[in-house]
Amino acid sequence: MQTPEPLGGTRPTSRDVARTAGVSQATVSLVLGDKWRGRVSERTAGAVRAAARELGYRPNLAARNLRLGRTRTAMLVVPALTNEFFAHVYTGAAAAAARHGFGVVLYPSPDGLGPARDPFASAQAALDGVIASSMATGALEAFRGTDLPLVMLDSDPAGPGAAAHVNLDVADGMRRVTDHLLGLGHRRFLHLASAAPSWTFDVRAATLAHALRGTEVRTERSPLNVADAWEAAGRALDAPGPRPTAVICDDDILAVGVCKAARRLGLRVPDDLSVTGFDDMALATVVEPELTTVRLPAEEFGRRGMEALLAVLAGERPRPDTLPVSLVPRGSSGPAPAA
Amino acid sequence: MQTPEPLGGTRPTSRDVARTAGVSQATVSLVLGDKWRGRVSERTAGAVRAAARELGYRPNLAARNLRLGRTRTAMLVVPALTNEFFAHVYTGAAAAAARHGFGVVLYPSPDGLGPARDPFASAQAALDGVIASSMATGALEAFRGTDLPLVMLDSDPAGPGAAAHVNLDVADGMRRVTDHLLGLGHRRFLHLASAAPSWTFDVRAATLAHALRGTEVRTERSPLNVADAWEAAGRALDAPGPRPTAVICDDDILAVGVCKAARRLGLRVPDDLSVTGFDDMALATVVEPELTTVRLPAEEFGRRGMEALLAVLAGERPRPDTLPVSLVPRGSSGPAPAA
DNA sequence: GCGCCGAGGTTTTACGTATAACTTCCGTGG
DNA sequence: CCACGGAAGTTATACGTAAAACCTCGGCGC
Repeated sequence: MQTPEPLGGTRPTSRDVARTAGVSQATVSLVLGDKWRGRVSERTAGAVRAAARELGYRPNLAARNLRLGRTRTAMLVVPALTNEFFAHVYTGAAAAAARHGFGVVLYPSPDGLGPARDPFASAQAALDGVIASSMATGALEAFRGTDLPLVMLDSDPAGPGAAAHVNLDVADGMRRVTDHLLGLGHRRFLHLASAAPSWTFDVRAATLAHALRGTEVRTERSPLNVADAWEAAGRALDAPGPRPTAVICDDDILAVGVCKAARRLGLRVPDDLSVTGFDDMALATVVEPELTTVRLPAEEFGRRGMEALLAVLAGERPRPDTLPVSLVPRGSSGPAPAA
Repeated sequence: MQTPEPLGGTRPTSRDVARTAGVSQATVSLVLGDKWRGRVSERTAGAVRAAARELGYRPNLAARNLRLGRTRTAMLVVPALTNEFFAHVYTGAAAAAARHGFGVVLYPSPDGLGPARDPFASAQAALDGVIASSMATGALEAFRGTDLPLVMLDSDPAGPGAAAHVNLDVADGMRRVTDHLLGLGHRRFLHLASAAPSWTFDVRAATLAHALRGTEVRTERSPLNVADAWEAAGRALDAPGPRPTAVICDDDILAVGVCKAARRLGLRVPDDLSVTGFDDMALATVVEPELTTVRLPAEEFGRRGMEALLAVLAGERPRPDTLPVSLVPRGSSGPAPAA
């Protein structure tokens, strides 16, 4: 009643462990840090471990981080949490990190694909490095004035400021999509692009434009969610003039919106309209017919990103790397309807 | 070449700022900590701030946390990142935290809905508290031996170990679903439940059993992903005996799987089969027809969880709270087919 | 018999910050 | 003219850990 002692009192420190084990604090640190090969006797080490267990000792991470000058923690910055893709990137990064005793903190950039404001004010954890995935052009700004090593995923390898780059071969992915559709006889296209400015989407657009030169291509932009994509696609498909026979989307989410719009307009997929996605998330197999899409190795992507960061922290300078992607043909794409 | 000075040299400390500003380190701390009301002159404060800006000074969080004994960081433990629901919970929690100068770290429990192994080994950030959302029964174990305040979301309010509870009124949600379907004349049900053991799902099952007593109810279990749900639903709907006319699902994801299975079996939704979901995520409006489902106030949920944690940290003992939910009737439920 | 070495510790220090306790200086009321 | 108090700082200390530097003692080669 007098001193409430909030929740179980105060935590035991290494000094407490030392006292109950009858040794000095330094010995505790050596034993618990596994650096006692020939410095501490077997029985003393046992006594220390027993005391630690008895007291329920847990090292104070803040103190350790302060002493060591590193935290063994990385931050993964992602533009959105509602996009399943980033969940897989995180999984891969976290797995790779764990193998090296690292933890990964997830920081969803609050502005969607916009610049990350002040990631360090929000994610208060001290960090060894940052992995930024598919951030918007200019999101880098938030990291200026910082000496934290930065690994960029899916961003311009020629861009400044990053210690390492890992990319997906989205250009190849887009080429596979256009080859596929051209082979099916399509000549009038709608490109439903992401409204967020980002290098990865710029590459897709440029590749598409080059691969489809000589055909008819319209472009519409939409934020990465079903409702907006639905509306944007409805607008574009209902426009005057000859209707596109194929819609190429920058993301599965957009493609799902297109499928909804097509249904609303009475267009059958793929008989009247072919639709392709990008990412090959679970969402791609939810719609009927299932989406033809580009499979991205998301977990591998996260893993490589983390490995690149670890390499940077080890003083290396990893080469920019590009991961292969593949086309997954499914029911949403078919021969162009007879003119 | 001699000393590579890895990345821009070493970070400036408050002592460096003090030196360039011509004051003591204590003054820097006072000024930058905004505790200089009548202790430091206006000009000195200005000089300190200028020096800090010039050097690009950022306080060392590890040192601050060590000194203050708190981190202003909370960890949100979630069972899965691929479930959009938790993205919204995070958003709400992070927003509430930010208003109090707190950061939120996201920790996806690696075992799906299973127990979180050692969250502190993985999420290396020092923490003030933990919010665990919809964790499996027994996941609490990982937090024993710890004095960290724990707020449980969607878990047994009578269970031990938590400093506070915030729940969703899932029982009411399930009752609204059963009322809705009974009113439409349904008498043969399939309950597609989550395979993960969790209080929230137990409540749904118990409520359903009570509300549907006297009718025919079969139960099937599936992990929370479309592919498994598809298979489980296919199995159950293809079983011998009279087919259920309505499938009640514990989650929108499961319901989407059911819709796929129904299509595969040639059953039309809702004419031959009514399907209901739970959560009202974006996914619910992706399928055709859109899902009748229960809307959960996910962001509010996260917000309240964070506020409860902040209250606990302030020494209060917040009352367990339960948030209302609502039924969203859409196209996937209709009158029971004529016997 | 002496020096040396290694095993098994201990003492000490540093990490960067926040703040309690102390100092100095000046203006002022009695 | 002196004590006093407030303004504007400074000095000193503590947070808990890791590790460098130091100590002690017994055994052993020469």
